Amino acid sequence: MDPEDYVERVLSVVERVPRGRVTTYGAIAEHVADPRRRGPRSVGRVMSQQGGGVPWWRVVRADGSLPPSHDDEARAAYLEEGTALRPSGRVDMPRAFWDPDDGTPGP
DNA sequence: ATCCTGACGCTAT
DNA sequence: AATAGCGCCAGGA
Repeated sequence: MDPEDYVERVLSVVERVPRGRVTTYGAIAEHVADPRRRGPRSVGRVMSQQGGGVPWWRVVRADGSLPPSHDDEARAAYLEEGTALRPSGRVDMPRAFWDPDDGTPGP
């Protein structure tokens, strides 16, 4: 599989995340399930370098922590689209988490 | 090949 | 809640 395809798959998953919901690096990694590039860190790298064209704020860490280096913009986006937040400022994962596999049923 | 780095994840303090 | 340690994998020097 070409590296380019991997990037496109990751980005396409992010684009499917519904408004007001979020998913995680780990969930994307599992959904893509590339035999060569495994792990959430690879997804994180893709987002850092080419996540500018997709709703990157809908991708958070597993515990609901906001995406680093852009947490202010992310928070503004959450308020704007009504994403469930906790008093702590993190995303309310039980309510806002969106699993890529639930939204994209396979063959 | 080796070393360092990092938009991760999990467990233990 | 915040920090630290370890495992993990890919990239760049």
